[in-house]
Amino acid sequence: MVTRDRQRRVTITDVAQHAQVSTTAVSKVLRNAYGVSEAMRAKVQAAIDELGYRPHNAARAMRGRTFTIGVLLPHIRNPFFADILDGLTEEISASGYQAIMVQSGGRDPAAERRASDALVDRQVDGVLWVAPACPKAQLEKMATDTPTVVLGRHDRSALYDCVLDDDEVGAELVVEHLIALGHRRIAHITQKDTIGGRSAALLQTIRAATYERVMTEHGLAGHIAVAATSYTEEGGYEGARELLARDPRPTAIFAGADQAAFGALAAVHEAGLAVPGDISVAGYDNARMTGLAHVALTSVDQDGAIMGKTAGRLLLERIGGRTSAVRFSVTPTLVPRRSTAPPATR
Amino acid sequence: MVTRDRQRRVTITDVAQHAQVSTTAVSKVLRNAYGVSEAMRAKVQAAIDELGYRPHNAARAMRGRTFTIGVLLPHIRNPFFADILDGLTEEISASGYQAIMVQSGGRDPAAERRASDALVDRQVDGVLWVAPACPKAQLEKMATDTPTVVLGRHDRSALYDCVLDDDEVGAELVVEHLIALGHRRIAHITQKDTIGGRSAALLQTIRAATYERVMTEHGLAGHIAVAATSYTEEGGYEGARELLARDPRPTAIFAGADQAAFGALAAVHEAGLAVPGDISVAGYDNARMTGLAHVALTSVDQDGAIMGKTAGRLLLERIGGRTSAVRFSVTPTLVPRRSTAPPATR
DNA sequence: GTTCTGCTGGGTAACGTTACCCATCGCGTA
DNA sequence: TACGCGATGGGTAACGTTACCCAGCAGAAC
Repeated sequence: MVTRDRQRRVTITDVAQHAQVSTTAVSKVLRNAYGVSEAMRAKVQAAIDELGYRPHNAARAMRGRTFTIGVLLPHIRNPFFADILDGLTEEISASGYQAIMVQSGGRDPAAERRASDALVDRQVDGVLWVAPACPKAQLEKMATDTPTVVLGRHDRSALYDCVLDDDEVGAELVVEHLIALGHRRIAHITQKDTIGGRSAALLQTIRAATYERVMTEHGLAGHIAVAATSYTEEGGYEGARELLARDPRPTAIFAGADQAAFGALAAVHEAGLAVPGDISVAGYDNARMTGLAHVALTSVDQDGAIMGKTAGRLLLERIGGRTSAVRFSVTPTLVPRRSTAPPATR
Repeated sequence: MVTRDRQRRVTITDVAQHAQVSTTAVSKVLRNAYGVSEAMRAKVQAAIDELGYRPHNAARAMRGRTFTIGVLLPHIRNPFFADILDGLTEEISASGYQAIMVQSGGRDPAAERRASDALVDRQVDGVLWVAPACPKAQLEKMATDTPTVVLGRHDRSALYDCVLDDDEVGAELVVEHLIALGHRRIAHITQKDTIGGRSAALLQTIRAATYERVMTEHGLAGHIAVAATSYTEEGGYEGARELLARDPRPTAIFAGADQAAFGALAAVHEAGLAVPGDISVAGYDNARMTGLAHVALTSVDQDGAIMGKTAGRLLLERIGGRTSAVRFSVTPTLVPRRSTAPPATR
């Protein structure tokens, strides 16, 4: 360990001496605690500003809260996560909270556990867990220790809050849209589950199941074709290659996420096919700015900023003492763009 | 503040009692400190495993290190940052370190300062600052308190390490490529600086200056056209719209970053122009999987994973005690793809 | 005048860990 | 035999903050 000659930092004691009051008084001002006169508050605040005092987070963590919210993201390659984060940041910043992110490693259970442990060890006041892939028991364990909001899972729990979009509605919108355009051979790219068995709580499971249900309802059960890869560009690419190799090949692909749709577009292009001339492609998420993409991908919009903002609010409420569980669901909408059109041959 | 009935967590004292040794001994084992026999180590390790002990990070922060590395990212919308993060994570995970990310807010100086303060307050052992937009003095202030590696800036400092790619080479590759294809009206999209004046340390400045230099060297000074927006999809879109409105309009656009190139493609498409038929577009960064994108964007590759990995190594070295400053530069390569071609009219 | 009440402010003991120092022990050497 | 020394293990005082409790005081109620 290096002994850095960093000058001793300003502590609450320095502030107290400078303002001629007790450390307790300063602490109370900092925490907006009860029992402080206006005069006291002003005096202490002046000393704080004068000395440039900033609370020492680690010391706070030993006794009180850290004013830190931990965000677990599978990875940072999906701009939809950025929307969520922006919403969260907007909501919590006014309350002096700071968000720190940790990559949970997508679909590797060990990495996910390490990441969630890391946040607990760092004593965050609350956790926003985006698209967890672990068993529900692990979520509940986290929730007993730390106020928790789960984003993008459908299981219900009394221990944490849920923020999600109605994936059944969203998936239905896409499939109905493609059917209305005249497509019959509609394929789907989904994400392989890592939890044993197919968990009905995972959004990818719901999107896939809804796809199958709607196809069946329209008498298209025979045309159901699913590639189970992952919600990444890579996964979309491989999934589409697999689907395009079938005979007859699909006239439309519904990718469970925009990132996968982008990968699928690459595969379609590589196969010498035109979008939407030869094949239609639709995605899910519609992150901000995605509409800008030259492709103009048809997608399902599930306002990530609102979801993030809501998650932030729920988290603050939970930190504030709420113990009842809340479930917040947004209703997604279809955003048809140029990547979908009627099939060439009927 | 809620009093959660979380069961008391396992502390070093519990481990010590269980193993019938002193807390000091346990601490030594945990830190791999000098003066511990093999037998002691085994005994303590057994107790740790048995009780499922995990060090309390905040308590560590009060005395020693936190085994945490803070990563400052402008935002998480650029997959190139994901490459960097993956490289870093790979390098540091074996040493028991954990990376936490904070959004520095791109080009808002106040937000950037808040983010960097947040990491210092949280007592991280080291900081990787990606593409900082603040004055050098602020970087050096950070570096005096905390071991620091700066990625993507060209100023030299004795206080922190630098990881960067040779942006001059990279930009030259693109412009020469476009000229070799026969283009003369080549435009550039850059990012507006937020620091007062044009800082030669910023990569966007170097890319832009190199563009102008190469154009001039080829007698094309009269065709120089720069749109100063930002390295985002939005910025690329607006920049391209601005450039396309000029008369005569450019036959090629060199966007300083892939994200901006994607936005530019949208604008080009919107204007009813074909790529590369009517206009060529090239970017910079070449994040993993970007090659998959249906567009097949010509770009400059600057292996982000290697840069992140190196940054991690340098950080660990600095934490270990190195005080001399290191500068690591990768040489970028051109990856020509389908978005660039000879201009239609000569 | 006495008691009660509500409001302010302060004293102090933790929180879990580590750096520093000291005690002990066994062994080799003068 | 006495001494010195390296190796090992432990005691303890911080680190900066907050929760809990108590003291003092002014004003109201009796």
